[in-house]
Amino acid sequence: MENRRILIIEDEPAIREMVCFAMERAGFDCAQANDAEEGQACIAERAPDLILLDWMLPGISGVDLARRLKREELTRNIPIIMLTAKGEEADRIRGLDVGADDYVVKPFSPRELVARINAVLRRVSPETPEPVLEVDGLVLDSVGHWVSAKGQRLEMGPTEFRLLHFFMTHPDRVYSREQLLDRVWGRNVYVEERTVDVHIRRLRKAIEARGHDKLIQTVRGAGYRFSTRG
Amino acid sequence: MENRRILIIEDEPAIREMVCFAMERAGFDCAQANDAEEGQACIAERAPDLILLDWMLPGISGVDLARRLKREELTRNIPIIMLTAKGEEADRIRGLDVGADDYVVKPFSPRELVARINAVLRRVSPETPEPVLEVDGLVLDSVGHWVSAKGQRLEMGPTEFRLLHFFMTHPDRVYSREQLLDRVWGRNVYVEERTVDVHIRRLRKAIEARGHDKLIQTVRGAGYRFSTRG
DNA sequence: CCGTACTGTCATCAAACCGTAATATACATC
DNA sequence: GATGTATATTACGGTTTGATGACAGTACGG
Repeated sequence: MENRRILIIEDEPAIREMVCFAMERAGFDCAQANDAEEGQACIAERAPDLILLDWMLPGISGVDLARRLKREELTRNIPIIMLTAKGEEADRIRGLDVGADDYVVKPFSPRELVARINAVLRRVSPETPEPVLEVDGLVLDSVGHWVSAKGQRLEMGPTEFRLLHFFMTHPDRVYSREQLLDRVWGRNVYVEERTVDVHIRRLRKAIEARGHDKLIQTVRGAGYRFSTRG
Repeated sequence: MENRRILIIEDEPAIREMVCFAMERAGFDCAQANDAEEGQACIAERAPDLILLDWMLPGISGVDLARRLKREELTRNIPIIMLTAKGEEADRIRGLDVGADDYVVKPFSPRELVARINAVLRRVSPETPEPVLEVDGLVLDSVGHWVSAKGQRLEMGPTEFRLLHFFMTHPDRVYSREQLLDRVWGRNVYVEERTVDVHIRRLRKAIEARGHDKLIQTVRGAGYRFSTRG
């Protein structure tokens, strides 16, 4: 499951960093831009799912950029949340008038921002039907957060759940311990490589009730693989 | 059945009183608010069935408030009738544009207002999908505002009621504390995440008499889930 | 004005979970 | 079969997370 991509266009580095940090912690991928031009470049190449746009920007203002984006066919559907400095009523209305989907008044709390982003995204692409993964009778429901095999509920810890989720979405391919750490634990997290062995063990144990532990194969000298083909 | 609750937001006391009087005589419960802020407070705590909203308000204007309410998930479904001073065509269009369900031009007769209110309520209420929710013998009547399990009435606070209502309308799905705050408490309310735990606890306690507390499941590291599957 | 109901926060406790190291086992090569 | 290496398994201490009870502030009705 890919993370949603957020682009923040804001000339104040402090705010940009703060927001970006909050976004990544909330599970979004965050890109930054200094001004409108840079922002447009980012939009063109990364096609963000949502844009946080500062009201005041040097050069082309946020309002102008918003208006421009909403006029373009390609970018019209990308939701925009304006970051406005003061609670000027007229500004807010104008912001919404140019097509922004919501606005947040500075100073704002990271949580409020995240909440608004989620709300806007929810409005734009409502209730995604649940992606239920199934391999050989092993079922993983990422929305309901549970795993079952032929009707029987399987219990496991959060890490094992993520690990299994990763495997089920990336089958038939060997991943080294390092790669697994990178993709399941997350980038800049430092844990011993051998720890992967332990979690593999825990995962196997959790799914062995119906013989699904066979799906996780050890590839000596290379890593692990998830596959139906023995 | 309880009376419908109407909220009038209007800065002119004379009109407010007049309308209120007419409403009560027509069999509605009527609450009053002076401006947008006061109005929002009323909405949050009394959940009116319909809002009469003055076009011009000091501070946050009626238009802006309407737009805001229509953007919030919690308040989106509350019908709004705008009270406009003059029959400016542009205003009417804009008013409906922001999501208002109808408008009335001042000066208006009480009878006309009541007629329009009834019309709007009639139009809106058939859209109410399920007034009474039922899961595994647990019954929640969102209109009557009560909960019962196998005939036994269950007592709980307003927040627990909303929480349960949300859960019953969104089962089999894990929600993080943040999402719950976002969707049950509403946005721009700043509450500690751990507070969710406490209300979960209160809700469980309220419905445990017939073992329904099992329906609310903790998903470690992820949040909570409401589901019959155990 | 006082009692009641409700809410949000905090402190504390128990359980679940995680990472690491130690030990046992499997594998490959000679 | 012996030896060295890679993996499996187990055990354990520390940390995180959730459950729970207590408490103070607030709103409200009487």
